Amino acid sequence: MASRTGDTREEIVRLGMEFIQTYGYNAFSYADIAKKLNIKNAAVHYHFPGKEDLLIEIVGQYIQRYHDLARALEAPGLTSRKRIQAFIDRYTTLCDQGKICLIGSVGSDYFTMPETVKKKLGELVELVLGMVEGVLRDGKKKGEFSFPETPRVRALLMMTNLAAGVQLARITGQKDYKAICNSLVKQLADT
Amino acid sequence: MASRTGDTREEIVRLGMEFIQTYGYNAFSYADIAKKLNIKNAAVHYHFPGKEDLLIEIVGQYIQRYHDLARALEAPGLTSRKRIQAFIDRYTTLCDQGKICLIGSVGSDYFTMPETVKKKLGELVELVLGMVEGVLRDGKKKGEFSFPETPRVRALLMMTNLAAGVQLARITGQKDYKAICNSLVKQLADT
DNA sequence: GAAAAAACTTACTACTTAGTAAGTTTTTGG
DNA sequence: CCAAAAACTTACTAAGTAGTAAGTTTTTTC
Repeated sequence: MASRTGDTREEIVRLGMEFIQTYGYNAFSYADIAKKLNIKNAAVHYHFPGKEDLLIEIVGQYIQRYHDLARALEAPGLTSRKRIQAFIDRYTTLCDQGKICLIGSVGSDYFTMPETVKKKLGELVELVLGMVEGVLRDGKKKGEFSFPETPRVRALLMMTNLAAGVQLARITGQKDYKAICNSLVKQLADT
Repeated sequence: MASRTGDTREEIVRLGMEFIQTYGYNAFSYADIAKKLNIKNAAVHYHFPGKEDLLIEIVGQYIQRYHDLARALEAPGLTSRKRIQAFIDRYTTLCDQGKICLIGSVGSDYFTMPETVKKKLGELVELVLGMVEGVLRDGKKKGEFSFPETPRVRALLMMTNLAAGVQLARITGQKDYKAICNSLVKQLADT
């Protein structure tokens, strides 16, 4: 009865991620997923016995996406500016969809998360921070960027600006988010 | 049977705020509050018929606290640096308690919130941003601060750094949060 | 095309959720 | 000290939650 195209399993993960980034982890149920996919509750449990299993898979796929992005950014011929813009664009896409960063979403419910998920979230954060840090360090070395902080701290600042920026955009609208993005780019400018 | 000291009503609000900032809005129940106060479920409903009513009161009191802070910062004899530090200190206190900013917490579950709460959240954000913006503008005028952005954008940047900073601290520890704080202060330095 | 494995549905459990109606205790004010 | 208002408790509902066991359909594989 479900959509014949593709994998039900993948659809569950896709929807789960969408729900987490839209409503939060503790605000969606297996029933919500089942309803949207026109399958029964138990079918979701067949693929992911517990909500914890689903969450682990979601975070895992999110990590995979960032690995892919990190890989893509290693391509030669890209300026550091374009590399950092690709990172910012990820958040802008989220913002346009009314979603928020997975890290920010799960960060709010962090203490309700199982230990296995907490560990994977640590992995995810280090991956993202490391990626941005690398781009910033490289850009600074090449004289494309100029900033007073260490690349690590600059990465922290950018990431927190973007993560909270998309959350804030829900409340105050996108104008403030855009202002943040513009400022972030300017701050890196080689003056 | 409940604590004889003070108001049950106030205790409910206090606990509700604590739960929201620790576990998230959709991760605590009236039963959790009742249990901690040694009262029955229905007693909580007596003071706040619905969860929405409680949430409105919580956000209202949070707004009041920021009004009080804004008032306190108007006292003469305070340097702009001390004023902005008082703002940062609020977040540091949260961070030390493992809590996160109410705005950040509710931002994750934003689309599950009733309209009345969304409106009050807009109020809260404008209040906080306006307060920080005022301090920054004043400090710049007096030559205490030096930054290239408008005070509004600088306020946005600081607030998002702090809000996401305390969330991140749950995952990566307080070291990164401290680095953010240090950097924020330095960025305002009159070089 | 039959056996076997995968992907489901049906039908259920045990628990938690917000919320309410009616009665009881406690506090307060005249 | 007594009436009335406030602050509860008891006992319940209706709906939603994650999760499971057993049976059915669909798909794959040989």
